[in-house]
Amino acid sequence: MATGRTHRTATRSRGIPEATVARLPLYLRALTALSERSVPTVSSEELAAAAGVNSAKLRKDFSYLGSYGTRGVGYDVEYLVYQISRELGLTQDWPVVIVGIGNLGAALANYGGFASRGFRVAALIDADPAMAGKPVAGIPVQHTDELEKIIDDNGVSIGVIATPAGAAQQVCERLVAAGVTSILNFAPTVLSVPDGVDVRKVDLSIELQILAFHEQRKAGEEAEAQADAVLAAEAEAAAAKGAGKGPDGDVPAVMPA
Amino acid sequence: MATGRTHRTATRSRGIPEATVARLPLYLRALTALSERSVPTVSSEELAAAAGVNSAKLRKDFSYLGSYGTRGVGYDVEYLVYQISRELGLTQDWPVVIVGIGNLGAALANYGGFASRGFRVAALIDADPAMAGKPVAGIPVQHTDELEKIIDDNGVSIGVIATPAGAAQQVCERLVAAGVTSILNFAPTVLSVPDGVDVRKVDLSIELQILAFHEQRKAGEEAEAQADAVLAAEAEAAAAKGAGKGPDGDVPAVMPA
DNA sequence: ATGTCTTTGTGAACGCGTGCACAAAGATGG
DNA sequence: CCATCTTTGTGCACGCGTTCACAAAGACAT
Repeated sequence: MATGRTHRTATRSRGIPEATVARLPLYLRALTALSERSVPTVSSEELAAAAGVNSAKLRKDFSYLGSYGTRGVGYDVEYLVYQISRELGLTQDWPVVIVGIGNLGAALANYGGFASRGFRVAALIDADPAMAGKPVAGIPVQHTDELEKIIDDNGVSIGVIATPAGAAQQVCERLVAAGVTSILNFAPTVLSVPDGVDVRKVDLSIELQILAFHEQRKAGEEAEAQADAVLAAEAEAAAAKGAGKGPDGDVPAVMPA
Repeated sequence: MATGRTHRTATRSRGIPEATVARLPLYLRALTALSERSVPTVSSEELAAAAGVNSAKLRKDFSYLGSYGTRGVGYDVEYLVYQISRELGLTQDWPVVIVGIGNLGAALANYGGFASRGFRVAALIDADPAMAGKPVAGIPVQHTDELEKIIDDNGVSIGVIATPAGAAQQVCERLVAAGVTSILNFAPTVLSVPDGVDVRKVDLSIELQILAFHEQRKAGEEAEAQADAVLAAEAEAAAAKGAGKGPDGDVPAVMPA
């Protein structure tokens, strides 16, 4: 990850741990919901439950931002919403471009969660000339040729890549060359970028594969825990059918030549 | 999740670290690409570069699976593809259902990365009666009423939730009650599930918010003083705007410099 | 004021993940 | 068969993140 190689890290004295930063949006979402219900204050215990984390972790996370709570009472919801928004940089407007307006790109363009959090879709870009001018989510798609001009004109520093894997690296390089320094990558490829550029990736199939691993493990444990003859038979049948795991190592399908 | 009892048997049979599991799909993708180029063997250094990780980390990851490499040579690509696929449970077929066929759900249904890795979209489910029967990605959408029957008939254990936030928890509960034990959640909500059910979440706006944080760090160094001045004014406005403050009343309007 | 009660903020211990560095293993060449 | 060279597999140390547990801080009642 690019963060690992950060030269002269923490340009700021107060370094907020990466894990904490990743949770701040979670807290913000829970707090926004409370704010809409006009809840004035919330305890770390309540907020932690709403955000799905441990309360001690939440308190420690907030401690990195400062002492914004009141002992014996909790946290002021409105105030905390503001503080976290400020810390995340959401009090300013972030123009973003989405490159690759396929199914996913269109879904992203229509996604309401962006606009509500200070992100503004400045442009949609696609390589297909047939797409040019066609409105998606009320925004006309522009051709890739315009990429550099769009970035420059709108002062875009955040780009979203939703192209096929084959085009991602090239698009990435053009974005970076044009001035983009943060990239959200949906293409199933490892992007290589120069220092100073942040990349976050979202790979849909990877998430499913991780789930499949745990699912397989659960099935195996279940059969193992209940030493039931029927379940054991099913497990063997499944193993034989799909080359699953046996009692020990399995027979390799292909051996080194 | 509120319960917090996530890990049942952290290291049971063969304790593969969670971090390693999360990287296996990455290796698999790189290996598949090599396989398609008919590359017979690959060194840890090369593969690590292709996967975007450290070579020592990769070797340690593989060591959890067993000793599949040959010293002085590297790893047999085909053999490793099979071993990782088996470990991830991708040698068997995983029927999945997608609930919520909006823009995102449709994009997921069309996503090619699923089918190519052993995942089969068994059904698309939506609450809108107008959607029923309409084909998306060649699969007719079915109404939510059929949810339990679909899960049962197809032996589905993995569900994808792409509904609006408000409907997610309810859908989740129905999925779990019907037998689903792994959920990939795209709705911006914290799902609470019973023990034994795995949930992975993908929140598009959270990723952007994390990028915005780093972007602000990068860009906000020289303009820091000016920004702070503006933000301080906004802080007062925000504090004054707070309506129902309750009995406690006073809220600190400015944070310590 | 004073005591009690609630909740924050944090010091400290612990566990996990990462990266270094190197010995062991095996291929390769003479 | 031996020497050399390449690359794996891993012991070890370190740093980050998580969790516990508790003292300090403040609200609230009397």
